[in-house]
Amino acid sequence: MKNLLHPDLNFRLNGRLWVETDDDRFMGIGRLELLTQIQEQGSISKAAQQMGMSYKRAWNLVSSLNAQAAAPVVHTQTGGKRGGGAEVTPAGQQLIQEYRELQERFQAFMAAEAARLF
Amino acid sequence: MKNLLHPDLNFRLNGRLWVETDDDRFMGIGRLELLTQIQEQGSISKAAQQMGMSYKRAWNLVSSLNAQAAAPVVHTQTGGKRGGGAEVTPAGQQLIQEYRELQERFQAFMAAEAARLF
DNA sequence: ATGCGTTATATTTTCTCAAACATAACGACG
DNA sequence: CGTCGTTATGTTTGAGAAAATATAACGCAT
Repeated sequence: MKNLLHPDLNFRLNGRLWVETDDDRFMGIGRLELLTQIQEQGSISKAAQQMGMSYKRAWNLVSSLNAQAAAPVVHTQTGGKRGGGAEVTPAGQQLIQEYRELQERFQAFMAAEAARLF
Repeated sequence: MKNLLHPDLNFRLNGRLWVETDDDRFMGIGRLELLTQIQEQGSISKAAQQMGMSYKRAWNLVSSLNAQAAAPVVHTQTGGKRGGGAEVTPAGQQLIQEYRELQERFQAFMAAEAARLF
């Protein structure tokens, strides 16, 4: 491929990987980041803010995740101490770990292919 | 991952892979399909029509490809027999082949990961 | 009780990207 | 020389997604 590419430009291989159902996305790199932020912040709104995303969008993602999981991956509470909050359930933590590992293998795949291509 | 997923839904692994520069995409599955169609049809407009995409969009993609390649991957001619046309150059054919092979390895990767996940 | 920060949710606005539309130029061919 | 199908390119429209805005409810804490 190297000989086909314009010599002045800097080429790289990139990609996305996700788990989907017939009519919705389930897990992807963005949702992984969101779950991680929720874990760290203990709150959907803080996680959204941290990621520069609207609260509504973050909430929708959490809702989609929970709706498609066997058991909720994020547990939320309205009102109470600190106004409420959100925490990643054990199932959610397992999801984070498994997807993170998948993502790492994907990165390795891309790195290997990039080495072959360029 | 299997135990985390809602049993009523059908999950699958999907993804995209592409070659990019700092400020544009160079090659991806859509462009591969377009190049293939141009090869078959001998015309950008027919290829676009075949893919249900506007001619302008197809032309823009071809323009982007040619601008980033070391040598044009599609050669076009305005006017003349059949009103003009487009053909994939040898460089373009090599690009098609190499990206197709990459895409196949990517599919294999995803299949292997899916087998592990579900 | 009142305030506070959060979840939950609907509605409106804005943004972005592709489609649609509109022309012009080109060159063979009848 | 006019027609035809194509490339080439600018402008406008439209659709869908994301953001912004707006409320309400919740429950601890003061």
